[in-house]
Amino acid sequence: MLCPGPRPRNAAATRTAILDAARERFAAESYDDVGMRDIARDVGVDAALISRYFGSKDDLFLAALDSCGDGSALMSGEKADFGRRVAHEIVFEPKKAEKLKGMSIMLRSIGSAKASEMVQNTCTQRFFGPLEDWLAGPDATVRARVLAGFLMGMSVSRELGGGSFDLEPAECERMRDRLAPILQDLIDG
Amino acid sequence: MLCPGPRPRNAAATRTAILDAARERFAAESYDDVGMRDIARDVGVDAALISRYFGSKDDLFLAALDSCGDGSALMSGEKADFGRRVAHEIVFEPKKAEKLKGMSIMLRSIGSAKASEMVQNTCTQRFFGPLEDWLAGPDATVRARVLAGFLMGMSVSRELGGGSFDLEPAECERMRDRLAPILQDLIDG
DNA sequence: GACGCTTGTCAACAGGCGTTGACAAAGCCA
DNA sequence: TGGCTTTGTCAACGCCTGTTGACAAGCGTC
Repeated sequence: MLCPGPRPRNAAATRTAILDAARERFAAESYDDVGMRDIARDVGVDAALISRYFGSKDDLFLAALDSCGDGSALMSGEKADFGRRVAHEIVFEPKKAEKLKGMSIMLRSIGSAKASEMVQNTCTQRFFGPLEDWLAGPDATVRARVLAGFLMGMSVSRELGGGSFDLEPAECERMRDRLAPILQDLIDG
Repeated sequence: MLCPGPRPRNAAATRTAILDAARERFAAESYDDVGMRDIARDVGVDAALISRYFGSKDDLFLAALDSCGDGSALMSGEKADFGRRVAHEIVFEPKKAEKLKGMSIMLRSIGSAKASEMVQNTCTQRFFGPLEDWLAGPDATVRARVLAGFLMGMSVSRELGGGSFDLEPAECERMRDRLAPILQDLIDG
């Protein structure tokens, strides 16, 4: 919603507006495909202002990634219920993935040479690490990796298939019931 | 291995050399990060020649993707053995993934706006489709998607973790034995 | 040898990128 | 009112990209 006329002078509001726009953009397109001018247009501001507020594009990308929090939303709730919950919410209702926006950003840009290092570091610190701690037990590291890989793989698979699985409800339930114990087994160790 | 002096005049050899170099590059870097001049330097040729032989960068990318064949290498061998074989080879010995170079190329560039459509089409036709036919049985479509997603997710997870799982042999075996029946269950329907 | 086709090189173009520094306008304070 | 800082805009820079057309050299054929 761009309003005509000059933008009101409010540095704090403008800064967070830029950050919000960047988060949305980077979750939808790769680091390389997102231009400073694109984000600026979303906010209704000149691209030069972004450089002034955030420094470089890298800094803005990191700030956007940071603003998504860690993966703790994924690990909230009952551990015993995890398999079923994740199988349902993440795999078959990706629209609820708002809480996983950070994962979307990482997945979008993991292929980009300019962003991959930032993505790797962030992923290790805020996703793999907490997940590993949460899982605990034997082989926690590799179980965390496999679990995270599964979630990301479903996301990629959905993307490659054209945006959704297009499942009928009955099919969805069958698949959920099949996947839930698999995931739960990885949780329980 | 670049030799000094002018390149011998051999159109066919030069063409396949370009195609080979492109395949390697696109398997290691994203569409956006691979430049025509990079590939040209690998071959020891001028970038303009690539345009002449293959048309546009898109055409070269598609040719590289095409030259990888379909996923039939993945689906060769005994079906009853699939779970254990894949769990071992793909998940824990990624160096053997030569036969899955096409998958690497797709994964690298799925995030790029310029390449995503080409990747999606190729993936559906040469990976999801054959896999679905091979699996057959009830819910074949979604089983194929989940299975493919799992394989890709392991690849992404390895990438994000810094290139390898760094597992000890014993750990590797435990994980293989745990994953094999999961994969096999998706195969058998 | 001279022609003509093929194979490869070179320089340049147009377009896009992130970033910078100069400038304008708004608001605050004396 | 006159200055000063903050907030935002604008034009431009240097760099890199894919692609093009002109040019050079190799090679077979007459």
